[in-house]
Amino acid sequence: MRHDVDIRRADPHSHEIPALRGIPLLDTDSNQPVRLLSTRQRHDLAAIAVRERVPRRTILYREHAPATSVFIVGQGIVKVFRDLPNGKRPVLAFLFPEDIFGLIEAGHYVSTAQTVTDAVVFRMPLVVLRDTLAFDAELGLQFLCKVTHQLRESQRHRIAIERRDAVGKMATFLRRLDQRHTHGERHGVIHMPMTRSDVAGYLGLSLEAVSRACRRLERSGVVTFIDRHRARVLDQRALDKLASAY
Amino acid sequence: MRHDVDIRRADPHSHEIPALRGIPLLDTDSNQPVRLLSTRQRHDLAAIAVRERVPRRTILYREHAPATSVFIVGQGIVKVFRDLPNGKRPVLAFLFPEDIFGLIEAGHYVSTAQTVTDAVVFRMPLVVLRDTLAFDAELGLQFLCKVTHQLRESQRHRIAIERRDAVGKMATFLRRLDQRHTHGERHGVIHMPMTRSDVAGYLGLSLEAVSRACRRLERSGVVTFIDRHRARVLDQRALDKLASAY
DNA sequence: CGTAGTATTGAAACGGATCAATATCTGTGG
DNA sequence: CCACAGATATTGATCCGTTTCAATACTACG
Repeated sequence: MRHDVDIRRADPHSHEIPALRGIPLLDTDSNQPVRLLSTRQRHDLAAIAVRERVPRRTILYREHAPATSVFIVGQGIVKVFRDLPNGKRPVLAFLFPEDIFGLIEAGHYVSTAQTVTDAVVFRMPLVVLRDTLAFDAELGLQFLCKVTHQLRESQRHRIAIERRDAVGKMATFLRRLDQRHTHGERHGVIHMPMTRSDVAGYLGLSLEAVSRACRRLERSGVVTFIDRHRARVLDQRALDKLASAY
Repeated sequence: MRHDVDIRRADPHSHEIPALRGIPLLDTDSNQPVRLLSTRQRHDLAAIAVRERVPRRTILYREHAPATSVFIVGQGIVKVFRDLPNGKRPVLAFLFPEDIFGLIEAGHYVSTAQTVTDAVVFRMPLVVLRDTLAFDAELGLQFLCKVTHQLRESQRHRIAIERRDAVGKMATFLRRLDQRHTHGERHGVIHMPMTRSDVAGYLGLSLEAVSRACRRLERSGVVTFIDRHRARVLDQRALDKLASAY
């Protein structure tokens, strides 16, 4: 389109250039994720990153395939999962805009990445990225913060998995989605773009258990499901309580 | 002791200087962790790291305390855990020599770190480390590799947690301990310095379940417990099979 | 050598997994 | 635009293994 370049110039915070969100190494106060990259760094990254629009349900890379690229999510949601011999498909993470993925492997990818929704991703060839990071210490530090942040996330996730009660897990998940999407303020409707199966894989439950948990959340008047992908929060306090009961 | 300094000079690979082990970003072949730091880098780190001997069961930092230092394990084993309102105490990770910890938080620590055995740790003030990394891109890259590696570990752990069968979990854990300790070759005896409670916290099981799992492993002739902290492997194949059955 | 924390063992109950049958949705082609 | 097929989700009944509670044994440390 003829306006593309202008738009890109006009809005440096657009999703046209890669960005990272995370918690700085030394930020003393807030635990709120902030923009990690300077405008300059974002443009440097843009120089080595290829922007790709990807339809939903697209596999970006497969477990065991030789690792060639690292990705940053621009828009949409990506899931990372593994295929286990027993047929289970644990979801290791859902990735949201400004998250990195593919970095977490070496030589070969150790998991499969697939878009959950239509998405925009930035693809950075591993070799180029390595050279860039070996040269730009500031940038490397930001990547370190980001991966560190994602390690924290992974550990929080691990704790959620350990819970035995399905409703509690579900409540936690809904809350996290809410936070992630609205970046702060609530509008009472939580978007859940992934399938029940995906959620089950993420929470370490069976599909049926997820279904029942949703049902029970409805029956107890905590939320209503507008459709399978949107929940309206009726009793925020109850939701919070369920989520942190553990 | 009067020979201390000489010893340090004589053996650059001793545990007197910090080291990191992990999988390089670009190493194509082996998935075996290798030494990440050059001798020069190890000495640079030594300049900013304080070496501390720590008796077993010592708390290194507490959840919610202001974060001041990042640590590298020199010798021994450290565990990182959280205290949950319901009284549970999930163990997020056991850390072995050349692992980093404390890096995974910002502003305040989000978990508690405690030595499992007598240990040697290298303490690096966060501010100093930040400045060093902002300046030395190569070193920063190694840290990135290491944290990335630990993220992989965390995700592998998450998958282990999801398993429902206690014996399988226990088998996985024993194998991992074996690999971690012997760095390759087996001598048939697995050291398990941590308590049953620690193991339970790590595997997301009750103490009783761990106890029973060990019992069943014995009864089925897979291992024998010499004492509570040492297991002799009787049937390696069976152990492997149990571990990867999932 | 005793005491407190740690571990084993048993019995009962809870909760999710699994199997099975049905319902709903999505996207495709007529 | 509708109908159909395959995937996705709901709901019910049963089973199984872990949790929990409780009582006892062990072990490490002062």
